[in-house]
Order: sequence, then C-alpha cells, then structure tokens
Amino acid sequence: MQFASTGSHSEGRPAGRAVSRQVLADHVYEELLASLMDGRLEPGTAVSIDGTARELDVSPTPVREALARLEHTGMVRRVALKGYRVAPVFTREDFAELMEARLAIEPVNARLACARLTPGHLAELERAVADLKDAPRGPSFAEFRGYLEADERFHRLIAEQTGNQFMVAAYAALGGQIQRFRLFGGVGITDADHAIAEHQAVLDALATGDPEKAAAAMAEHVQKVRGRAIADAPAE
Amino acid sequence: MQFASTGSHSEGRPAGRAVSRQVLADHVYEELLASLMDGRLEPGTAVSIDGTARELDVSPTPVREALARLEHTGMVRRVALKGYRVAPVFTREDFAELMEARLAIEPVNARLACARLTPGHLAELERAVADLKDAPRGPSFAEFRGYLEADERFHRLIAEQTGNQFMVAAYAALGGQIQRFRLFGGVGITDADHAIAEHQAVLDALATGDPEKAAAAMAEHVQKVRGRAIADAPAE
DNA sequence: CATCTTCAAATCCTATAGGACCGGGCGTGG
DNA sequence: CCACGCCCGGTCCTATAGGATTTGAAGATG
Repeated sequence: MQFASTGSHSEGRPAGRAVSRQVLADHVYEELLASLMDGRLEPGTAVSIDGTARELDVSPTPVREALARLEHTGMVRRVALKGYRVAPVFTREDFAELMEARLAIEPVNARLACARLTPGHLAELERAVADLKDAPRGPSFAEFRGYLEADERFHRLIAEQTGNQFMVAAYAALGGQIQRFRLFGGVGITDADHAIAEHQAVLDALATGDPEKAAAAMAEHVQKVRGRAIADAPAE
Repeated sequence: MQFASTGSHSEGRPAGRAVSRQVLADHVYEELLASLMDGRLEPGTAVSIDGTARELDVSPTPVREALARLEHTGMVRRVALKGYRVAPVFTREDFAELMEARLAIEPVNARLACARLTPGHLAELERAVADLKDAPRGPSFAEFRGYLEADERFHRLIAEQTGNQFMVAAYAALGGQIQRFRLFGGVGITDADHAIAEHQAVLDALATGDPEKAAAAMAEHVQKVRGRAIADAPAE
C-alpha cells in the first residue's frame, strides 16, 4: 500500500513526469480519515504516532503532520505530551448542540444557494438524491457508508453553491462531526424513507427558485432529523 | 483560542502536576500566529519551513507541525511540494462574503447567549467594551492592535456563551479571518465611535434578557459595519 | 493483603542527515 | 550578442537517532 518509495530503481522516470509527486503525509491523512469514518478506530482509543507509522510502513514524521491536521477537524484530540486519542462519542447534549448549529447555518445556505443555482448544480444535487435512494442500508457500518456519503455530499454541495467561502468553512466545521453523530448509540439508518423524502423536498424547493421556500424546506428537514434521532436515541 | 498557553515557569503546583510541559510546536504555533496577527508577515509572502526554523532556533520538525495546524485556519495556504504562503489579501468580494456569513451566524449566537447569560459573563462583556473604549487608535498597526483584540474578544465571548461547541467552531472558522479584513485596503479605524456605540447597544440588549432584542442588535451592528467598510473602501 | 518502589518498555518530542527538485548565476560555444 | 549546459544554494520531504517522559507491572515491605 506504500508505493512512492524513495528507493527508485536504476533508471529515473521513463518518459513524462511521474503522474503527480505525492506527499506521504497526504496519504497518511486520508488513510486515517478513512479509518475514522469507517469506524475501524473507535472513539476513545489512542492513536499512537509510532504505532501507526509502523503499521503504514512510514516514518513518524508524516504521521505527526497528518495528525496535526486531523486535530483541527475535531476527529482526534491531542494532549500535550500524551499523544492523540479518537474524540469521544457524542452525548445527547452534543447532538442537540449540533442540530442547533445546523439549524442556524443550513437554511441560510439553502437560501443563498437557491439564488445562484445553475442547471449543473441542480444535476449534481439530483445525483446525490438518487445515490441516496440507491444506496444499500444494511446494519453494518460498511453497508450504510454509501448512504452517509451521499447524505453528506448533498448538504456539502448546497454549502458550496452559496459561493461563499466562509459559509463553506462554517459548514465544514460541523460537517466532519455530522458523520460521527450516527455512532451516537449505534443506531443504524432507520429513517431513510423519511430522510429521502425530505431531501427530495429540499431539492424541489430549490428548483422552484424561491429562496424562502428552500430555506423553509431545509429547516424542516433538520428539525425532523433531530426529532427522529431523539426518538430513536437509546435510553440511558 | 489561545488557552492552554504553557505558562512560563510558575513552579510549585500544590498538588497538581507541573503545568503541561512546553511542547516546542505549540510555541512555534503561537509565534507564527502572533506574526500573522501583527501583520509582520504580509499576505502573499512565503513562509519557509527551514527559514523560520533557523529564525526561531528550532528544528524544522516543530515548524512543520505548527504550519500544518495553521493551514486549517485559513491563515496560510500550502501547495503540495512548494511550501506555505500567507493567504492573500481580502478582495471586496471576500469581505462581502465574510459579512454575509457573520450576519448568518452572529445574531444566532447573540440569541442563544442571551438565554443563558450569567452575571459573570456579563461582566466579561462589559470589560471588553470598556477596553474597546480605552484602546488607543493610532494609524499604525501596533497602535490599534488592542482595539482589534477587544473587538474580537467581545464577539468571541458571545459565541462561547452560547454553550454550543459547534457555534463556537463555526464562529472560529470566521474569527481568524475577521482580524485580517482590516488589512483590506489598509484603512485604519475610522468608525470607532459608531462601533463602540453599537457594541454597547448589543450589551444593553443582552442585559435586558430578551433574546430577540439581542439578535436584532447584533444584526444591526454587523450590517452597519458592512455599510461603513464599503463606504471607506479604497477605489479600485 | 495492601501499598510503595523500581525498572523496563512504549511513547512522545526534537534534532540531524540525506535524497530530490527548483531557480539563479556563470562560463563556454555558436 | 545569444543559447545552452553546469554548478550551487535553497527548499521540501522523509528517515533515523537519541533524549525526555509516561505508563504499567514486577518485586519488596509493612
């Protein structure tokens, strides 16, 4: 899994440049990100620098750099001289706070995106909703991973279509966490039918070109997600 | 967001451990952050890893880690194998986008903060406004630095008093940039009197305990800041 | 049995070395 | 005069080495 080894063979690159000289730290970053998203690294477990370096067959330096970037996303936390740990699971309060923040930001995104929507953007959103419908929804994490990806993509696309880099940044500050809230209690996807219908409603509202309708549809979606998740939450 | 600052050397912790031993990378991070905030590093200039390592008399490894963290704040940008550069200056469009985002987030923060305001919080806010009034307002950056710091502190305190970690994160995604927009055209502080009055109005609205009043006052403040800045903007 | 000491392994953190690439100055040939 | 190649310093990137610190457990002691 670790090509790009510096120990090149006798001859240099054959013709043309090597596709794109890659930075090892980027690979480590994506590898760790995938491990976190897939749930292979459970919340609370330590992420040893030397350990992952050995596991990925690289030196600790790129691992250190990758973890420094991950820390700012909230996926891992760092204690001064003790190393990195996967951020703890969401509590019910965390979830409520997340939904409060989404309710403040995402309707605004929908309103702004609606004003400058292009047919190309609309097609991308339709594809995301279609992927949402087609995605498998099994009980294991690997199975509903595609579902979560399409869900996140839908919301991220709307954020990007605002054309406002700061709204994208604000959404991104939440986005990384949005994936993880599903681990909250380990409940799977039980509300797919409702969620798909709401996404479709948001899409339709955007297509009408009325910003207020779009914002209202998004607000309703977020509120309903919150309501269902609270209902499904495991009893403490 | 510069808590966890490794204190100099206050020894003799009664029963606790010595304050987290200083990690060199943290020191480099704060040093770079200060240089960026003070304008000693102008936008567009390259930030050499080896160079700053020599300048700060450390090895490149901590510098690399500090820059990896800074990248996620938007203060510096990294090109794959070419190094880091200070993010470019704000254009008029960037500024408009920033204000749009602030207008979406900050009134919500004011509303939420108002609902759970304590006397202690109120005192901190009053201190921030007082500092704003007392701060010098000269033409050079070093002179109105205290003013900017108090301004940012006021808004950050409100974000933190929402008690919602995600609203803090969303604000922080903007906060690092808020400092820099003053460089937009190099205009100094020309609207201090108006701004101070508006901050006072926000504070008064918070003190009444009416969340809607607080949100409205904050929205008015942000809108007026936008209006004044556009009026002051240098002609292209 | 409980508690403290001590030691060894693991880990974090920093420094240093070396490979690969880029850009500029300089000399030689046309 | 201009073009081309070469050298060289600078930089990024990764690997490796070694000091500093925490942790966990074995062993000693009351």
